[in-house]
Amino acid sequence: MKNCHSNPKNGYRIAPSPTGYVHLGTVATALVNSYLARQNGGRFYLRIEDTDSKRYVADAVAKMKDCFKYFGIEFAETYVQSERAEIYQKYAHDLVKQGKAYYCFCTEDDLSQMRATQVKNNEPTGYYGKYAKCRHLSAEEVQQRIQAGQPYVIRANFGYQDWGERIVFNDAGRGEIALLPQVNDPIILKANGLPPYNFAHVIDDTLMGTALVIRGEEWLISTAEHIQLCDLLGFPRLNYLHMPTINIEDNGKKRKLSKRKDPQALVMNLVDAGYPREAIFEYLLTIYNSDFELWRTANPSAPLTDFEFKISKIGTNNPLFDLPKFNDIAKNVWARYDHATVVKMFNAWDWQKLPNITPTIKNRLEAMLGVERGGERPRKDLIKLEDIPDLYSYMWDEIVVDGQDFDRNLLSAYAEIYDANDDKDTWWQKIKNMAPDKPTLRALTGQVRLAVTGKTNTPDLWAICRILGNDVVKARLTRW
RNA sequence: GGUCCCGUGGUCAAGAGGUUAAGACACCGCCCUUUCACGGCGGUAUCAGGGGUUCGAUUCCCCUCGGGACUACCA
Repeated sequence: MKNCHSNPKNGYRIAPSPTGYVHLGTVATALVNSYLARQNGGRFYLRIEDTDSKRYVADAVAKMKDCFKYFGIEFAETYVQSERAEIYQKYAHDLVKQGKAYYCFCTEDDLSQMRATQVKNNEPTGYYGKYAKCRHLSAEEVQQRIQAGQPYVIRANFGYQDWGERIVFNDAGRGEIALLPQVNDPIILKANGLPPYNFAHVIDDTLMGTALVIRGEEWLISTAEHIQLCDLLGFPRLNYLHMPTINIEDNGKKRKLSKRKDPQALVMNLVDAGYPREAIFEYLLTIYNSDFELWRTANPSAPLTDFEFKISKIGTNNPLFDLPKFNDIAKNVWARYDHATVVKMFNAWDWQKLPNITPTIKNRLEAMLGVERGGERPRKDLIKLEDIPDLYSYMWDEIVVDGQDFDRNLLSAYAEIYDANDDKDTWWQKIKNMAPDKPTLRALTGQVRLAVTGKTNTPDLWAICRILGNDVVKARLTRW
């Protein structure tokens, strides 16, 4: 375990809980943090929040780390909360000694009964006032119960009287926020000896020297409690930035991206589909920094790290995940890569899952990925690698062309003169010789395109035919 | 129910007390083009509603409405 007492307050961090794969929002937070750490000369670290034993998912930490690694997200330090139990326990017991916290022996049944009473009486639910039964237990009784082996938790003793008092703080993104204080006595150490989020967050971010706690908007309200805990511990207050959460429209309603319902919520699904990771970064950046698109337009090929991230441009609305927009960004990202890069990415991707893929087909596809690539105005038809069977279906041997009337004579005449070794000029010259004016030329190229590819819309025909080779092209031209 | 956040085109949004209210995606049209694209140009469409303050409000204030979040021994 690292000695974190000496950490300067220049840390930026992400603090995911290991419940499976990495959420898009986590990558977004990582992105923002890494920009700020880089720009401010701070440390960027990872903290695994695994204090919930019920939520334990095998391998989750390893999977998460793989995912971060895949995205090129690197951490200066890694902390695991379950390994820091003693630290939290020490602080919790210190608070007890000072009378700022107390042992609570209430069972789950006690608590749900309490809640039921409160609901019935139309009172706020929670552990406060007369309902805070364990707040005034005598030292002897506490001793007895502990010795009798009764399970217990430790609760902070807030004991608020004035419910109207406000906790005011300055959110880096939203400005001054005035919240009602937490009047419940929150649990700071669970029966399993680990702290819940609230306590762990305050201890860790203080000890680890977090310059700015960047987290989702869903934490905004509970910041009051976190500040109260800070005060109780005698720590200086932390700085906060609450980010908008990415939503999705479902039946006309907005809701958070859901791991189960929305594949795009899990970043690895996007990667598996064959989106470039840079596209994911760029999309996140357009969502979380309104400057980004203008910057990208002005600097079409600059590396992402050149972009200056501004907190003031984060925005306060919860954006909707917009697939067409994301796809457009992906197209532009692909269009920036050269052939070698795309082939490399294709090979790094799980291309084996493409249907009926043979070495020949794979070679053709790799060649295809270079067509109309590079130059001033590259083609922009590739969104994600998963689309390849659809996009380049004609690279496979079985192609479907339905219900078309072909001019067989024309096609076989063309088959006679076609030669895959022709350079592009010769190729065009031959076509123009057969079809001297525009309408006939359109008819010819249209027929050839359709006969060879089964599509009316493809990249450069000459290049496609060359990849396919004489035999395949001629067979397709004359099979009608 | 309570508390908090948010509300500019279909989506992401810039903006600011006086603007022809940027830009991107999507959609439509035109142009370019030796095929298909890329690209270029243009178009449709927005300040939630009601009160204030002000010479003037989309911008500031209040209310309403709408959306979202939180209200666990989950994070």
